[in-house]
Amino acid sequence: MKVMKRSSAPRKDHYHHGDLRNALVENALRLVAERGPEGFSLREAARAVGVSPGAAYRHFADKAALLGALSADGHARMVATMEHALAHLPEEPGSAARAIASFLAIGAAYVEFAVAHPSHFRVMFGPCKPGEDDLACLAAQGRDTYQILVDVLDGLVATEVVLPEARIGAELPVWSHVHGLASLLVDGALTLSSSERHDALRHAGHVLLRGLGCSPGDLPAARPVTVDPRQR
Amino acid sequence: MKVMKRSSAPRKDHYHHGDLRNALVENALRLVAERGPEGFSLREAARAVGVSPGAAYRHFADKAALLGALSADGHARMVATMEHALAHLPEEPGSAARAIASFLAIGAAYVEFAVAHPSHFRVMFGPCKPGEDDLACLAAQGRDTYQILVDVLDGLVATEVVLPEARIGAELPVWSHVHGLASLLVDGALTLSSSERHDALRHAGHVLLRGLGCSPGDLPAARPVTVDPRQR
DNA sequence: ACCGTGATGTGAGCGACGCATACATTGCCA
DNA sequence: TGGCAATGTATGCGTCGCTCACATCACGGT
Repeated sequence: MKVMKRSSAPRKDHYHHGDLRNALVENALRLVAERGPEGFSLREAARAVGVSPGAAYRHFADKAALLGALSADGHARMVATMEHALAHLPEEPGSAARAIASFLAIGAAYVEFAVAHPSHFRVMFGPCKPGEDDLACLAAQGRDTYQILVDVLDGLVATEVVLPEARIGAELPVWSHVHGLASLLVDGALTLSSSERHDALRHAGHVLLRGLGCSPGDLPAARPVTVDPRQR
Repeated sequence: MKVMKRSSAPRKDHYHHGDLRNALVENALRLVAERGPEGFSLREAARAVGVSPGAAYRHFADKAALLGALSADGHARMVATMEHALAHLPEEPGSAARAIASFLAIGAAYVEFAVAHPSHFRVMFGPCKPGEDDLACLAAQGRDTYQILVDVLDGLVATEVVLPEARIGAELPVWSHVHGLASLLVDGALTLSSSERHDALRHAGHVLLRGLGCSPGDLPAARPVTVDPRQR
């Protein structure tokens, strides 16, 4: 009664998967990207890996924990995108110009990441009901991208693009703006073409820098974008 | 076999409810506020009204349609909040000061509404998969609040707080910022006390107005807010 | 006054879901 | 080599969204 193996094609060679946790995250990533975070089901992810639904609960306390892993992965990818953007800046003449370019680049990276991976973005920033101990983990997730923003703003002060007194509390308006634009685009309240996004980000960067005390002469040209909400 | 009525207390006097649609919306509103948009179920709403689950489908094509009704209701409440804020502005000396106060007031109304009704806000701006014909309806939802923003910005130009050339495309950065702050607060990525929100909004309004070319002398004092993301 | 027709609500049911439990299989280490 | 902890399976419970056949009611035309 042991020789009933050898049945159909996709025979399981190992009872144990070997790396089920990563396989689940990987497939969940794909499924969430396809069906969105709402339509995603833990059972389907397990099915995709060819494993019983219950097996997933050996690696994740519940569905929220799996999504939490996706969120962490997303934040990691986002900092990578932003750092890549910073590392591949076109050469700029002065250090002030470079600081401004960095400022614009990380903002663009933020919303382009959101537009390119909307479901992932929603999982990262969607409602989180962490189970007490994941709080530290969750807090750590946003820290890296936030630190990049802090550094870039410090760079604007160091190159004397903005004054030290204007620097205080500058993170919040900048982050809010970029996150708001990303959210509106991801949730479909607003639709912008790629070039419109580019213009909107440059214009907004212009406005924010001027608001932080940067003199207009230092700023790149920016074309404003006029929109209607939910236009079709 | 007709006299088996008169049983327990909540005896149904009418087979037909009379105004089931509104009753469903009303209870759904309450349930969404309690359990959040994710944990909300159409069945529970029907149960709350004391009606069979299938009855709801006589009035809403599916769960998304019910949430769509909630969304419309939310947008109506939001414009009411904003208009109320505009109508109850403290008296300001000059028309310019009043225009600036209006600008700050609608921003504050936007995020305070979001903070006060986070679930409702999520339903309003969450992912929408409208069924083709609801598109016009959906487009109309945001229009009123957007029009208020347009009028307030026009007011800033009329009172010469901002120059006409800076007015072009000013809606997007302003809306983005205010929506971003609201989203971060609602989704728990950021936690601010009531007074911190007040300061943050004033400071951000300051930055935006300066970015739009308003001279600093015209601006109210604004205390910046420094934060850490997901702090505990 | 009546009846039929359309609107509205009921009840049962289908498939899928999240999650819990008992059991089977395996790698690993003493 | 034997036993144990880790890992995966099978099964089941309660709920959900949604559908369908049927019951009940309101109302208007004759």
